[in-house]
Amino acid sequence: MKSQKRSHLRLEAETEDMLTGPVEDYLKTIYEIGRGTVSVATNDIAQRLAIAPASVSGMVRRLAEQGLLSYERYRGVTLTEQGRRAALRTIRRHRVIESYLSIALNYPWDRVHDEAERLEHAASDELVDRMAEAIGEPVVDPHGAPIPSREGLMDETEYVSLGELSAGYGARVVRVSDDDPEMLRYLAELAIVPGAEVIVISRAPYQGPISLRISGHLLAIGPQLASQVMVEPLTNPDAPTH
Amino acid sequence: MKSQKRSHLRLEAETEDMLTGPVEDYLKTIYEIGRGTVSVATNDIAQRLAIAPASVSGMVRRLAEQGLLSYERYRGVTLTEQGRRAALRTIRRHRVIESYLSIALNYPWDRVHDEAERLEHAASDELVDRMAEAIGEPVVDPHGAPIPSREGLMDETEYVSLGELSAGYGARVVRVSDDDPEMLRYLAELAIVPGAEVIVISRAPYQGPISLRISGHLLAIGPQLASQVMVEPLTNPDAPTH
DNA sequence: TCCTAATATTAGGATTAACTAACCAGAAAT
DNA sequence: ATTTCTGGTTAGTTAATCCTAATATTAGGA
Repeated sequence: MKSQKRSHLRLEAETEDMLTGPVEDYLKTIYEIGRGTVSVATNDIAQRLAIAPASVSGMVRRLAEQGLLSYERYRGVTLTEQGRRAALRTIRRHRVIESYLSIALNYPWDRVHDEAERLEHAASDELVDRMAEAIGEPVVDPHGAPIPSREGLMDETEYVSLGELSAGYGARVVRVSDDDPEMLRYLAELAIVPGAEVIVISRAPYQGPISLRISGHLLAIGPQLASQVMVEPLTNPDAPTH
Repeated sequence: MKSQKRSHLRLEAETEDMLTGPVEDYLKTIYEIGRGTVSVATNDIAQRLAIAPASVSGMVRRLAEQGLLSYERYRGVTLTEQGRRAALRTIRRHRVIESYLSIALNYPWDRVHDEAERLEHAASDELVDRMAEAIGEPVVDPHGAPIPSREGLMDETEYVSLGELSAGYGARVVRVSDDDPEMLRYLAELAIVPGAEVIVISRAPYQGPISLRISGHLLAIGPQLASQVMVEPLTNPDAPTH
């Protein structure tokens, strides 16, 4: 009598509070740019999502109508509490999935981001919670980004980048930018991964290289790369600089 | 210089042979109805996908243009070799994901179908292959459906349903219909799961109940339910019927 | 204050994938 | 052979999400 009549439901909004993939991407991006509170420029959203600015204008108008964000033309957007919650749910999914792929399936760390980017819109909360449980409820993803709790709370601690650290100071890498596979492979090669301890030996002026000591080795990286590496300065500058 | 410019790629067709979620659903459904070879009626597709027949006409015309199936108006559709391959890829994803959820994450068997239905369009082949490897390359999913190989080959053995089995015969359950959670919970309660051995004690006429012995217990099910249970008759009818 | 550059928006269009309503084809039954 | 019924199709919309091109707004500098 029923056999085949169910469940070929599309991935799109069915019930009131079900969001489409694109909508989740907008909210997530807005949260990540504005840390959930600051007003965000539509052009910045467009750049991050790699779409035309005009497309963003149209979308944010609709999202404002749905109460997910507040929007005044030419003035940028701010997430509402509802939008914030939706954004954090998506961010949690993304980061739990990244962690799970990396830990449980040994997925290469430079590719977990792209895979999670697609799965985050398809995985149910239940699945994500099971994944988190299976790998011991991690609090950060493989790139060091904090994972929001089931209740939607996330550690918002801000860190300085390796590019801002003065010569002579030591620091622990807490987080690296996660979306460029090539860069991630390079960083892994250099052992610049969350948890690693580095000491800044010297900083050449005029965008010059930054020399580091990391686990005994000496190496130099450009300021552009250094700016992608967030660190926690060590209180004790055990700096045997030279 | 790059930081945020990548990877917010939409889930839709980017490269030539990348298929959208709906397209994958059509191909999968057409394969499942026609076993990959038989011509399939558009209305049957519509019913399985729970969409209007008119929608199917439009879609199959486009799929025919893309070379995924051949279509003559009023004559039904048949998958091309290309369409067949795409369908089997999707079916493999679905069934590997179901198996993985069930085995690795202890996901309840009545809910793996719905979860896989969404994930199958988002998971990469690489992820699916890793999942399959992680759980020991299963050849059937939790409901007993055969899993196509990486190369796109699937066991097409046909079985009879429990409803077709004569009184006195024993059989091994090989497969149950997978998409009705409530029915699956009921079947699990009755221990009618792939691998179980049943003996048909009697069959009442006029759509009457079918009495079974299964692992010592006696029970009766309706013919509608029995038709959803595929079995492999045991060569030795060890039927101590009475 | 006024102009210009940077930023943001509207206008108009495409695409995908669904819908309803109305019309057509072919097989079975008179 | 004509009617009828089922199944299948076209026609015309709608909604979401993107686009390009043209226009508007704001803010900073002369």
